[in-house]
Amino acid sequence: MTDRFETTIHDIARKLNISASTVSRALNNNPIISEATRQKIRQTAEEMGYRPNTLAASFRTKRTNTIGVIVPLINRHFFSSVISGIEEVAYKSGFTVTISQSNDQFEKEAKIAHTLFTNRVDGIIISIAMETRQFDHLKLFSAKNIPLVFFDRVVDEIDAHKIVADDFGGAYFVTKHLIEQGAKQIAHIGGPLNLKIYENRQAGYVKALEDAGIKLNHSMIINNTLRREEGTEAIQTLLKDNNTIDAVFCANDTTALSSIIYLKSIGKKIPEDILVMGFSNEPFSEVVTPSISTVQQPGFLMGQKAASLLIEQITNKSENHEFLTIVMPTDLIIRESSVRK
Amino acid sequence: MTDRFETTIHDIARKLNISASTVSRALNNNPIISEATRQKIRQTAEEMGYRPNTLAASFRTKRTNTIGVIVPLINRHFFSSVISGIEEVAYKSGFTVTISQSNDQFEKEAKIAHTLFTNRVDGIIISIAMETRQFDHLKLFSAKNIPLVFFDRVVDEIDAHKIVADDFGGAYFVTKHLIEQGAKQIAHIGGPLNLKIYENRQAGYVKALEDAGIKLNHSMIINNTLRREEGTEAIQTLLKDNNTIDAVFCANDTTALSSIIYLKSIGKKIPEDILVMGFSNEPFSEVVTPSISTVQQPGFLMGQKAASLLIEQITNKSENHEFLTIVMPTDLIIRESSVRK
DNA sequence: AACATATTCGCAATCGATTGCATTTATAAT
DNA sequence: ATTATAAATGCAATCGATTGCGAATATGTT
Repeated sequence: MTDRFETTIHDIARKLNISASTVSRALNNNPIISEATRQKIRQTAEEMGYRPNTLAASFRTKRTNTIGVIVPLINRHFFSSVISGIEEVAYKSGFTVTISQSNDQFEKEAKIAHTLFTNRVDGIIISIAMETRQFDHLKLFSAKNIPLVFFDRVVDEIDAHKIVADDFGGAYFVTKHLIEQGAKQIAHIGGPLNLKIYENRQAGYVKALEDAGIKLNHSMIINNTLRREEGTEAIQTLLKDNNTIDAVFCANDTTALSSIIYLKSIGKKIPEDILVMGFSNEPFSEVVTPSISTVQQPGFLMGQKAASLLIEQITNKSENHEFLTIVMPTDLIIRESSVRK
Repeated sequence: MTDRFETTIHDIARKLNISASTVSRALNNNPIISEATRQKIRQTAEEMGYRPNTLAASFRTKRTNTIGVIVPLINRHFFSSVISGIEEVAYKSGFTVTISQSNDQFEKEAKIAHTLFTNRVDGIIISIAMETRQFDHLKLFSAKNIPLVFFDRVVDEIDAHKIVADDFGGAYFVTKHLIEQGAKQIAHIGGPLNLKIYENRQAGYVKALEDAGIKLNHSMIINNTLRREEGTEAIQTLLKDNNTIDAVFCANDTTALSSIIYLKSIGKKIPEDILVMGFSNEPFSEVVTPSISTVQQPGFLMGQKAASLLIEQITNKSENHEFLTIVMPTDLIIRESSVRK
């Protein structure tokens, strides 16, 4: 038994002997409607089980009250924190959030972007895929004046608000910490340099070495896509090329983990023989043995900030063309893997 | 410079001196339109940069081609696997997926459900929140004949397709394995019993004990919401009440982890002194020390199955009222924490 | 009481695509 | 050539809410 019948504002209007316009305005809390009629309308709407037809409204107003979020993987702690931050702010402002993951693939990202676009989201928040090096699918939005906010993995050549963590600073302090622990030969397993975040982490590493008067050795830097297996390969290569390494700074925790596992497997002790640090503070980092020192990014805050900037743009479609790049502070989390005993 | 102008099917029609109906049909590959005109229309649509107005179409057809997914937390490995499975199937069939998380809160879940409902999703896939004990927000969908598929945490009193993992079997084999390892006093840290999955896991545990002729000791079962801190409390209580425990089966990996951490902290050795097993195979379980034996659920497959059942219902809005409950097999993953040395 | 002003409310067009039915055009059969 | 049939296209209503503008009503002022 299904009642397929949907009551519309016209039904309410008819019942109350008023016009649909008034019903519409009352339901939208338009102050032009008197309190008395508003009450009456609200009540009978309730009684009649009225549910606004969002589609009709969106169609008419060209606003969907929806914001699209594209992340590489919802499964990463950092990204899901950001998403929670976004949701919090968005829901509070009456926006619906639709989340999609690119799986770090360009194709998928482009397809999602097109879908969101034709579905007329009011704005999007995105952290681009590792593979993405070309941005026509995002320029779509700028072209149609649809607000877009980048976070974490941002794109230089597109003008938009950008929320990033202080990757440079985080990496700088990681490296500085390792140096303070007595490390002299610090290797770096970095990410793909087309992504600014990895470029910055690497730059922070380089700068810290420089400030400490340690000469940079390019054979101690390996860049890959920071997956588990690649971390294992990287640490092997590093050791082969340079077996005096006494510390490794990995651009993410996954790589730090696989390095640790490999190092343990060949009999090296962490942190006694080699110090290891990661980046991003994945949940496992706290609980593995040894626990992994890392850098905490304020994901939730970044998400909140991204959402509020986006919503600000959506609501005041003002001419305010000053795009901000907000750098959020990171925290060094010192655990067992980096403290010399 | 933004071009706010959107070309519609009417623009195309005018340019080609045909009717909008024909354009609409051609663009939808309606076979009633001749190949020649279809080609012509497609081409000028392309040239004019036509983008269909999904909102208008959805409004008219009352189909949004969107399916809503509600999970407790996108951050859990199991759930994100399911989501990936859903996405795969959905995208292939031209559906958009919108994901939301309830954070295991009833309020949030209800709010999301209402939002999805008024946004006229074509169907929803849900695993309910721990807190959820009342289902009016879901009955909404049945009432309006909107297909709904449950997975993992299903609801008995609502008729719908249900995809679950073999929790009973998984738990049974966990317990059997522990018994085979020589355990005699096997404790259980279970989840809230309003959720069928935890009831089933507990039932599997009980049955395995029974089959092995081991008498059930109710003081060796503790139910909570399986969070980290609660695991710690639970294992403390268990030990206090019964310090001859030689194995613990935890209904999730988080609790298994915190048990292990606590046990290690008081000088117990895992697995030598106490065997520990979890459930769900979180990523950390493989990498902690000792690595945690657990049960692997086929998340991706469950997601695929859920999505295809849902889409089937959406497209053939047939009368096929036989609702399936599909039980997917689980795999025992034996690691260090449960193998007596 | 008459007029000015402010409050409320209704009319009717509109958004863009879809679709049942009618109409025109092409093809086949006699 | 004529009629019957099939194929291709057009007409026009429709979905439900929004909103600019004008009309009606209420309130205030002298």
